[in-house]
Amino acid sequence: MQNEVQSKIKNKKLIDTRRTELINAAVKLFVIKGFHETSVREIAKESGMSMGALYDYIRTKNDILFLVCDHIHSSISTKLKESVASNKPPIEILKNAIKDYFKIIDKNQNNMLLLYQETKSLSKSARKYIFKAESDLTSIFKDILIQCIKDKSVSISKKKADIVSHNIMVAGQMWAFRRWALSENYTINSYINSQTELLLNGVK
Amino acid sequence: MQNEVQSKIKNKKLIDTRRTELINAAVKLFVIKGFHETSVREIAKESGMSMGALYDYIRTKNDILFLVCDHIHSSISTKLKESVASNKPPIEILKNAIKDYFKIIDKNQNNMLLLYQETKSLSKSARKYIFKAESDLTSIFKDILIQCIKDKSVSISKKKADIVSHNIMVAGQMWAFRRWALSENYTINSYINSQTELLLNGVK
DNA sequence: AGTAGACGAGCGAGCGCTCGCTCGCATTTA
DNA sequence: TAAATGCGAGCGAGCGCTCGCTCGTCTACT
Repeated sequence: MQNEVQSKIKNKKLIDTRRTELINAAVKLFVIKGFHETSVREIAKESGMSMGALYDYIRTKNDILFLVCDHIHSSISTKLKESVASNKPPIEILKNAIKDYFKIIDKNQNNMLLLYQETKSLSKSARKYIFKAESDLTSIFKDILIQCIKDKSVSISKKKADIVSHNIMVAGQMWAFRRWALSENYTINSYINSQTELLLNGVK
Repeated sequence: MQNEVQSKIKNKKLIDTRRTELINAAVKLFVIKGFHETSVREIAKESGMSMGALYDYIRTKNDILFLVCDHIHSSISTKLKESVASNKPPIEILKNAIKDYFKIIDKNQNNMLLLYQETKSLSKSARKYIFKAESDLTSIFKDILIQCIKDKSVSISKKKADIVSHNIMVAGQMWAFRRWALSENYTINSYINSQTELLLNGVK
């Protein structure tokens, strides 16, 4: 929640709109230059705000990073949650969720890179907050997996559902992080097919 | 190779020893504070060198980061290569290589985090160099997999050997990156067992 | 309706400070 | 004694952040 970051401004609506401008400007610059190499002056300029005004809406430069990370995470999260709802058999829901998640990552790869590369620069509490959000995302897959276990379309222990859900998350993120190697041999579609196959059947 | 970084000093042995001191000091500080939050003065102090002397052995602060990343990567690489040599059946070599790789990561998790979180701050050419090293590591697993395909202990296409080798690398790195979630339910040994199982047989 | 006062948002020059890096001299080595 | 190495004070650029101020708008009182 943006509300975790304090502001001198009283008008809540105004906070929302100004911060959105701020986030958009910051995302744009962070994607190109990274957090540390971007100065607050640049963010102010890009967002069309003055230095003073900018600092009326946040307290520190790190607040901007938090807003950015939170924004990216929640937009991914929203998109995935939308796509999961369905009343097909759980194994189909699983396959679909994987496909949709991977496609979301493919479309937002710059933001994904930004999110996972800069999280470490957040304060301890902010990092914890993002980890919590990441956990929530992961358990979307875990919940579907547990449905699959119940109707016996997958045969693993419940404990393994946990690790498998992480594997799915990471396989998706891998498409962003190891693109320098993967894009030689794979398109996003062939990647999705291969990874789904491997996840279900393994290599044996 | 360290030789990619220029130095004013002529005596090559001296370069080696001084840079080793430098790398050790830098790793220690980077692990604690990260690259950007560590100043060159701190590195000089920790390594027992003066600012001037330090800058006789490197040209820029980023050179230090490159030396550090290269050092970490090649030490991991050396350890893995040592452990792979064996004349067991390839499927056993594969399982063993996974186990050893994961254990190496477990023992060096701080360095792993450092490596993968700061690579993005390297110059383009330095990053390319590290990616090449990462490729070489990955193809250790790929080569073993191809042996397994040949003797039919695994049944996937050669193309998939590529993606599977990346999956193994990433599953290992995951143990460092997602420890905040995984360590609740897993020890390194149970993690290795579960991941090996999943890799071979999938979830179905 | 007209004036006065309060308020909150916007502003940007500039503060204090740290940073990466240099350079000229001192010391050691061969 | 000449070359190689060690040194650290100092430089200037650039950083995050502040603070005293302006200005338009809303409210209250006459």
